[in-house]
Amino acid sequence: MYTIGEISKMFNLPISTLRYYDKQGLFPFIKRKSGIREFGDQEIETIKVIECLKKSGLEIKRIKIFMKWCMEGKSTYLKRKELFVEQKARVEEEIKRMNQVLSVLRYKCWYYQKACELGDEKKLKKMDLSELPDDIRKDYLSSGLNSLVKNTK
Amino acid sequence: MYTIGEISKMFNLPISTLRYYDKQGLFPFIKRKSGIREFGDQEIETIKVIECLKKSGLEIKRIKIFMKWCMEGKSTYLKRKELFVEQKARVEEEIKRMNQVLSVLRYKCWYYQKACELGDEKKLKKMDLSELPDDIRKDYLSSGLNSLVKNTK
DNA sequence: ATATAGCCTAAACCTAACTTTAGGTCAAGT
DNA sequence: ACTTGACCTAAAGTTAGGTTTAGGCTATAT
Repeated sequence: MYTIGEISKMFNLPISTLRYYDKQGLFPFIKRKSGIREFGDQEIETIKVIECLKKSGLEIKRIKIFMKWCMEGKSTYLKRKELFVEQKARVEEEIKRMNQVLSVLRYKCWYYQKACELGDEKKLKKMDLSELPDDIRKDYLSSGLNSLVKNTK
Repeated sequence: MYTIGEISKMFNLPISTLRYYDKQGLFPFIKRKSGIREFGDQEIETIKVIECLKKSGLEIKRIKIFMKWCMEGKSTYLKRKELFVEQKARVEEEIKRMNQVLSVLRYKCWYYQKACELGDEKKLKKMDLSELPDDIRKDYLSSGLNSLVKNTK
């Protein structure tokens, strides 16, 4: 059993955050000894799940719902699975998006690197696609920077 | 030249958001005709950069600083490059983190899938690492779920 | 002529996820 | 005896990034 201060150090989360989570109902099983919270394996496991779901973009409110399902036992396995499947899809999408952003950033890094070297971006601005280095052209093309964002056909 | 309404549709951004960006100083070059904003190629390019920097996790305040640099001309090429390099590193980190989260989620999907099949998670809970399918074991091991999060050695 | 649509502003409002503040309990060390 | 440190609560405050509201102007279609 751990105190809130120990858990705070263990997970590098402020004490106030842990209390906030508790207040939001994220530790439905937590015990207290004369008012003081006792974090056990259960709660440590819960914090790991919270961290994961938070990073996957789930709001506290919905994490609370998940915790409620955990309290309801076997009957909610399917719901819980579906939540994880949903979040998995979400994170996969997010990673795709991030890779696109990365293409833009790589292109921009190259662009300003060149601008520094040349001392002027004028030549750079009127550069044709075919003049770009192969990898940078690839980034540029997959970045969406060339096309109009919404192809309002 | 485009009106704010046209740009809103083009980028699928609320008009209020575009006005908010303008108010924050994100369109330093924008012209007006009898009070009405005229978005040109300059601004379209700017919106693409804003979107990219926002998705990379940069705050509006710092995007504004970047726009100021753009107005200052050649002397700020290096600063601008450094910003993009920094954001690139940030996004690369974020993608790593997301892949870890994905490992946890894949493990959890498998776990609850099994729980659904077995109707009970008790056997699942006391399962040894060696009993997991190879890919799931890999996810489990790279998820950090097994170790204490802060190895406070 | 009048209604509708699209533009404008300033200022108030909103939401999530915390954090801070103010005030209080309790056990251990000096 | 008293100070320190770790715990507690309720409630107010904070921040970013918008959104909504209220009121007003102007051009075109009916």
